[in-house]
Amino acid sequence: MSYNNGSVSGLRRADLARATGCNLETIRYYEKHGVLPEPRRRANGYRVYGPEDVARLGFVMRARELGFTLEEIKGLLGLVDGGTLSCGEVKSRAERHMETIALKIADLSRIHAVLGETVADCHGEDRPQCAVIDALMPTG
Amino acid sequence: MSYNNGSVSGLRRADLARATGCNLETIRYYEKHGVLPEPRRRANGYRVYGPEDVARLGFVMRARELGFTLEEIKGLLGLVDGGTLSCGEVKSRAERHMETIALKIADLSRIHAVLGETVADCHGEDRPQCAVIDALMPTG
DNA sequence: CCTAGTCTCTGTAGTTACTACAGCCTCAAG
DNA sequence: CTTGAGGCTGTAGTAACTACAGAGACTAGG
Repeated sequence: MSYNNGSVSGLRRADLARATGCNLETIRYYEKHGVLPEPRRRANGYRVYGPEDVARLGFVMRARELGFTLEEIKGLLGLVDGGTLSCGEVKSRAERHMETIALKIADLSRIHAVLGETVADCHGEDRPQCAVIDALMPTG
Repeated sequence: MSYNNGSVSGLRRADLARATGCNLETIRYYEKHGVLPEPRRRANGYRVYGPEDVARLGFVMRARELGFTLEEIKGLLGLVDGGTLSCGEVKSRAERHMETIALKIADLSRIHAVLGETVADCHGEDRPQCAVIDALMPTG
């Protein structure tokens, strides 16, 4: 069926898409917006990817699912990308990200707990009104 | 300065925005797209909100920050909104949401741990290449 | 009472992050 | 050497906001 799965000379765009579950066009979008580096090209102009691109794109997709913006993700990737950042900058950025991540974890844990209660309470007809919402109250 | 902070007859749109930190226009957007219910209106057409709207909008905003789509959020809100869902539906929906939330928590915990290591390692010039990315590897 | 300033309303247009499509090129198999 | 899957580009459409324009409502100050 397929005339080349890329195993010899690297992955093509569709291979990268399949390997990560990413949409084909999104790869091009990420390249254009500096999230993925511009890949090598074959003589015919086809993009060539390697396993490091699979890892990087997988990271980007998960981070997006976790609510990070592309700019935030570029910041995170900047921690590993070039040697352009000083050690102190890396440290302070990492610490800032750790704070926001800890908050996200706390919020998710609250929703998880309340949903657990909802499930547990769900043998009768009544269910706790607004408990899910209360889980994420600003003062909660 | 302000001619009415809404304390007597309920909150106006700007009050709700201030109370939640939400953008003024986003409130109208959520109303239009069924995330917030259509509010009561005063004789002059002004929208009137109550504390339950503050709670609901706060929930929506946090859930958005956590990477839930508006459709997913509407699903979560459906667990508390009407009596249109059967107990079994509420239970299975809640369980499905719990799974995705547990995955999000696991991912965030991995990033958090790796950033912690990055900070700890950050007294020298070297730093672990790609450790942040590896934290969210599909097989990680 | 009039005006200035602030708030509200509506609809529409712009932004971010995709996602899909159109039109053309490349390649391997039959 | 045609056919069909896959690649390339640019452009257009969608989701979730965000901002703006134009008009009306209201309150305080003169």
